[in-house]
Amino acid sequence: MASSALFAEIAALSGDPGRASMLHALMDGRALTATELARVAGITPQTASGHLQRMTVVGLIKVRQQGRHRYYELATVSVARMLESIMQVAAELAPDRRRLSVGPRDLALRRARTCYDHFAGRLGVALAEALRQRGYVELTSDAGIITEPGIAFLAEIGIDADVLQVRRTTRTRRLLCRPCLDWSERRLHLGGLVGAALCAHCMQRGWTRRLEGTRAVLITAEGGRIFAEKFGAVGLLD
Amino acid sequence: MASSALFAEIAALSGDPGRASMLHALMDGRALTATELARVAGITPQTASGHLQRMTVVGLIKVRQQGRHRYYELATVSVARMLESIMQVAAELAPDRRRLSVGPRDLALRRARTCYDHFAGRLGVALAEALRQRGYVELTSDAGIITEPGIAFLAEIGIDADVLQVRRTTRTRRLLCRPCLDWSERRLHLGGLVGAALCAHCMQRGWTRRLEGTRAVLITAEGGRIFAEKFGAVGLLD
DNA sequence: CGCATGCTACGGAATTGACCGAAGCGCGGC
DNA sequence: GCCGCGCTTCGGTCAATTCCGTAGCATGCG
Repeated sequence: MASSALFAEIAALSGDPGRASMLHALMDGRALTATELARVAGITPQTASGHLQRMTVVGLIKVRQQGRHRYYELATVSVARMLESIMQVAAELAPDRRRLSVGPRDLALRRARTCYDHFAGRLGVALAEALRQRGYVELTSDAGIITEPGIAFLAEIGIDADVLQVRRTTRTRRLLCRPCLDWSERRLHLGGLVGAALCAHCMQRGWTRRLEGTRAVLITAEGGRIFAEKFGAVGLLD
Repeated sequence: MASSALFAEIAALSGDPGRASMLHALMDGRALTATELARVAGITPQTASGHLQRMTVVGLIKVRQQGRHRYYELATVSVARMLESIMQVAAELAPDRRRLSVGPRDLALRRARTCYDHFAGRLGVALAEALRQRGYVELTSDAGIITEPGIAFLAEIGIDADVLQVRRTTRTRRLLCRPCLDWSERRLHLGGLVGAALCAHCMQRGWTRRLEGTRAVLITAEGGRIFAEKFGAVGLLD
């Protein structure tokens, strides 16, 4: 089968430790420079450059030149989802080794992080759970749906309904969204268009902030208030 | 980050051409013997055995001993989904190379195949499209939903509603299902619980049959009638 | 223009891992 | 019990790939 050759090539590209680290770092959806990526992967810039070129040629990542910097980012959403699904398998297969990897950085990641374009970790799960309890969303491992009151709620906290309308199915006023299994919490959080809109909104309003050089997310004081008040999600700042 | 090591290991395991072929073959959800897998991968049984052992130790696949045969199968659904998502990326990145790979076997795969536990290819897309047109399902790239009439329709063709009820959300009578982007047709087909139930039912009733040693699916004469009559899906037998 | 910076191209060294031949083990059939 | 078959283990060969040191190219600043 010819298609399995390209399959193997892509998987092999993701399978090198250095490249895996870089892809991992790009999972927050931002664009990073070659040197930054080299540092997170623990290799020299020359080596990183070679890796990045290979991944660019195949099309896993794309590059944006800006002055003397070259910013690398994941090429498409489906690449991010692929990486996510590999992480999912990795999380399931590591029931014990888990204990080894609880450094301070890991703790921050477990509390709140971005998953390409939406929230994950305790924050992501807590928000999803809050929305579920109030009947704003329904989630199964197969699919998710936002109800009419849910859409109203999002509008109330300032998320432009128009942004969401575009992808509504034509026949109904429902809004479908993607559930995403959290590798640290092992519970579902909110992805897809809705999750992305929620995350972007929180960043824009300053309720959360990205931590430099990592996928971890900081919840600001104001964010803590909002999440407690609007979502009933307390204890996120611990 | 410790988790990226296991990530890389899993991706690397999937990235070898021989192992990729074997995983590819296991994507139909069945269990195959080591010799069969060696044949499809084009390697000797000794080599295949080593590969299979490594993948078993990590947990990508599992073994079931039966007499002097050892049947290998994918370990979990999430592994199948991971492979699927890699195939998805591969399909997107191969706009041109596609032309090279249209052998007779590929043609059969494009017409109808299984995607772990549900239908894909022209058959899968046609069934999903038929259900969509009649308002039985709604599908977006993020999520899917089966409507009340859709559940009734499934019951009409003989799919036990009880099987489906179990996973209904408690609050509603809706049934969520997973959309799955088809790598050959580039359109959505029906996965998740509903897709699996539909596929299993068709196999059981003899509307479709698996072709030995491949993921391709044969549509029987009776199946062609049923699909045309119940789904309005014609031309599937060409 | 000169220089620092960020990145890339080239070379060889070293490790890794895929592969098969030969041999060993376990199960089932005669 | 003997043989055949499926599968695995072992040992050695060979190709691929990772890696970094050195050098070269572009950009931006003073």
